[in-house]
Amino acid sequence: MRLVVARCQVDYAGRLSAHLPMATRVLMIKADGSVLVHSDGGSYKPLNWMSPPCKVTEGVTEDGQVEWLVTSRASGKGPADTLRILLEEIHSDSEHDLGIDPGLQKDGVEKHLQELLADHPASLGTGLTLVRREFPTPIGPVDLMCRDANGESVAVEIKRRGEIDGVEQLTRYLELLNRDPLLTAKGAVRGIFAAQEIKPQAKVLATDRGIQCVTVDYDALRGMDDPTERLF
Amino acid sequence: MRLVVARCQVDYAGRLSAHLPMATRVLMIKADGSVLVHSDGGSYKPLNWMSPPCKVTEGVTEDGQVEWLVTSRASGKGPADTLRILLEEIHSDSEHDLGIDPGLQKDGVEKHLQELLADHPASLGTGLTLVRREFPTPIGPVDLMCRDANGESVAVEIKRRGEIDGVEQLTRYLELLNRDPLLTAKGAVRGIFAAQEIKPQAKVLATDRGIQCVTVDYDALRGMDDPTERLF
DNA sequence: CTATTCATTTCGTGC
DNA sequence: GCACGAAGTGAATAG
Repeated sequence: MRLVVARCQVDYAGRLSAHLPMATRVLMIKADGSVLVHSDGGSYKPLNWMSPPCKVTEGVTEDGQVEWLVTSRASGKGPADTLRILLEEIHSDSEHDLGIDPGLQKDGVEKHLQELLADHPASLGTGLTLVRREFPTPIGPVDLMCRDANGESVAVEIKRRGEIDGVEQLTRYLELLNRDPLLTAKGAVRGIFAAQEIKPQAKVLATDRGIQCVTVDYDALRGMDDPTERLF
Repeated sequence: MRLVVARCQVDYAGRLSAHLPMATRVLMIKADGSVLVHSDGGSYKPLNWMSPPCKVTEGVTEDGQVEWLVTSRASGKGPADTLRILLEEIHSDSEHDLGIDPGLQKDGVEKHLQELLADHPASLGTGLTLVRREFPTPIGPVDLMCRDANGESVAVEIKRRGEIDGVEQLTRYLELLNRDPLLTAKGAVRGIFAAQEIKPQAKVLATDRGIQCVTVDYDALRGMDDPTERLF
């Protein structure tokens, strides 16, 4: 990774034409040749950039200014994109060996939702209390097993996006759970299908099978915990 | 703008939870407080970031490591986002005054399309030749004035996206142009509505008024020129 | 493999 | 100021 701070002018020709007047900016050249032109504001998006794979050719103009010509190696289809950077004054130029990044771990929303709902089962329905998370069945664990105010068992399936297969899954669980006399002592085990967003098809299928759908407000749930506690 | 190259670990909690294991990365802190965590690959998108407005608090952990806590000043709605960066080893740390950026100039596709079509009028219709660009009328210039193989005049209106108002515009031009005996000597001036993409409504209106619609292949047109010539 | 959907989307535009 | 659509969208997921 090469980092250059310089007064520069940028011209891009590709899907569109764009021009950046002469000003001081940060230029980031990544190991794959991709180039990012950042200013001191805006969002994470650079003012201009060139996506990999591409190649940077460093040259000098007639009047002695440094010029970078970045060309994308677009394979075949259409003319190649070009990014031309004219460097008037270089304030800083450094090279850094970063190595290969292990990459981002997204601690899935589904898992996090399960934790939050396990802490606040009543948000799925008044009077609900948690029996246990990952309640085992012969075909896999049910996300949450709860009990309602009447002592009836409630199996909860949690998804980020509720689709048909999630309803099918919960249906299979319910089928098995309802064979257990211990769970059905106070009445049949009923199901709750909880998700941030439930697709209409899934809602229809669930309703048809007597499964209750609950749309979960992730933000509101998170708000019940102290934000600083949520790190790690 | 502050640039830091450091071995670091990043934890984010906001709309989702995410974690970046310890590795060497580039940290960019912009003047508005926004923070970007970049690795040496991927696209222009950082591995993780915090959008402005936000605040960076630098602290030290129990074991003497530098810790940055970036918090968004999300006004009211929901819990604030937090980005925690633990710095194990700092390779470089520099501050740069970039000033205010004049910003990106998108030299509209429309203008570029006009230049390209002026160079290749036959791509709008066989036998078409250019009379002149920006052909003047009392209510403004027509993008292109052409002549077809029969010597008839053809007025061309160019848009990036063809919508109803563009058709209206061309209609007004045609109305005026058809009062000019010089232009109508070989027959009435006809219109061509050219755009990268033409909305169905605009297509219906144009057809109704006897205006021909041409969907322009921007990439193909650009390919007719030498890509290196297209800068500036 | 392609096609569709999602995004910590960001960014502009019209109302 | 807010709702809606486009993006040089890119990335993940379904089919």
